[in-house]
Amino acid sequence: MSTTDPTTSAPVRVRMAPSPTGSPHVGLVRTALFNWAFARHHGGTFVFRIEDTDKERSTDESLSSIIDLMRWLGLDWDEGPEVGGPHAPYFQSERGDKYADALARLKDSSFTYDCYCTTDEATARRKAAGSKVQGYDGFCRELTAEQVAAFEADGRRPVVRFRMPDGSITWNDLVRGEVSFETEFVPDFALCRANGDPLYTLVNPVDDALMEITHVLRGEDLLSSTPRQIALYEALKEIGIATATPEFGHLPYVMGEGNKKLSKRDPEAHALAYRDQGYLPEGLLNYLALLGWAIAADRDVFSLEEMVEAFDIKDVVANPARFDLKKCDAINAAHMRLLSTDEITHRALPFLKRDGVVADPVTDADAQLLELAMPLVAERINKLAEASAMLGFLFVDEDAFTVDPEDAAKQIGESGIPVLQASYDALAALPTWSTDAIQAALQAALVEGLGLKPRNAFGPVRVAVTGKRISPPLFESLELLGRDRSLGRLQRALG
RNA sequence: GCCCCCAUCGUCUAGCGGCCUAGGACACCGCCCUUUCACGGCGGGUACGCCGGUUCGAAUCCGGUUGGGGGUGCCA
Repeated sequence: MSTTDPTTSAPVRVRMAPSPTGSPHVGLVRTALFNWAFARHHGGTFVFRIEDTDKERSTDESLSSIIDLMRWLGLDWDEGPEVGGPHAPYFQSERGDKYADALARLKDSSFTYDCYCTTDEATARRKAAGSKVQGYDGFCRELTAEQVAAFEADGRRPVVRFRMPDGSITWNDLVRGEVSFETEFVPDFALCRANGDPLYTLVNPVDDALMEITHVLRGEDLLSSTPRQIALYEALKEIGIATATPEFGHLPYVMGEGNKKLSKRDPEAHALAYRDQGYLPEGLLNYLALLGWAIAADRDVFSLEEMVEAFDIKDVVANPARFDLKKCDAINAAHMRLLSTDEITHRALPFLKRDGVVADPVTDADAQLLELAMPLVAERINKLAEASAMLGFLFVDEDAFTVDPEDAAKQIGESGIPVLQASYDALAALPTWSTDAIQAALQAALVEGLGLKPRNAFGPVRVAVTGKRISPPLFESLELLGRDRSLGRLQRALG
């Protein structure tokens, strides 16, 4: 089976075709990203199609999650939900007529046959025959009219099966090279249910053909369904539905802990959770791109634009990759550091609102304070949502201010009281309330006065005033907090 | 069981027959910077699964083996 060269053939058209079942998985994001990058690199078209043929499992909630996710990530599609396109509709649940037509034409040309067997019957026959091969045995391939009548009289309704050809099916996988299956191991498969509902096996290739998809980049889990799709494609070409067989590329799995596929049970599998925790889309995408692809030998932080520029599906490796949350965090942090303080402020604002740090809409006073405070925290947070914990103490009302009990226990004990008292005295006497003056005063009172090491000196003050052991720089924080509130909190800590 | 895929540091990878006493990143361990945290700097350990073959020469090519993964549905 010859393949075409992606660099010289017709314009690239790729697709991502998720089933809206459950919460979207990071593996889906990786697949979407590679398809998107491939399309953009080649100036092609990225099609977004919803595979909702399984009515039992598809949900609207899942669908809107997937769309939200794609919007958040900035992986824009040229055809699909909300944007339409020349091959609309892009929901398989609305394309029943096309599948019915394809099925009828396939039947007319004898590429299929009606099968009345139950799964149990087929399995029993395989077992009795001592066959090594699993799956359907082709029993109904050559049924006589009498046999059909008997089954029908028995009340049986047939599924439609595709007649797999003899021989072998080989294709040049874009990421794995030549892959070959003997068709004796690829049983005749069902194209639709006995009730007439079309199945993935039919619908997916038919839509790819109708939508003129040129390259199918998908998960490795679909590798073994490729020979039957290629066989179906041959039939679709003969009946005029397909013009060419697409190229296939099977992306490696994204694995979880141990040696299993990252499953929905793993918390790090849920893609939208990254948005909610304040990861940057460019950070998550960058990390996911690293799972199977490298932009250069000595570099792993890059922008989407750079990825588009450099992406080549042939550089994708075939081995499964373990998802490493720590590295994901590190890559995200690297992208955070690439942003200006203003940009981080802008992006963190929804989180500050969500967490009740600032009101929505933001008051002028809060906006001003935020502008002064954000430079202090922008460089020390690795996810946007962390801004809330860092900044909360500045915005909270005095009567709602609380000190973390654990941190208080560690920093403010018997030994902390004199420190706080000395701090209070020094700060209360300060003529000007500025970072420099505060630093000088505390330095003099605690380090020189009490003979403390800096880390022991400022710890209790930090906890008393910010409520936590971890905070923005102390002296700046005190300045922003203001004299009254700072002294008030010190007093409170003193009991 | 059968079919298919995969195989370099703990993890993600670079490597496409000599530039490899195997490079980068994350993680880890020291040290430095330091008011916490984060950042930054310096240094360190750790990998070509195994056995054959091809070759003057193999992490790179071939075969086998072992190990891992996936598939084997009227799911996708």
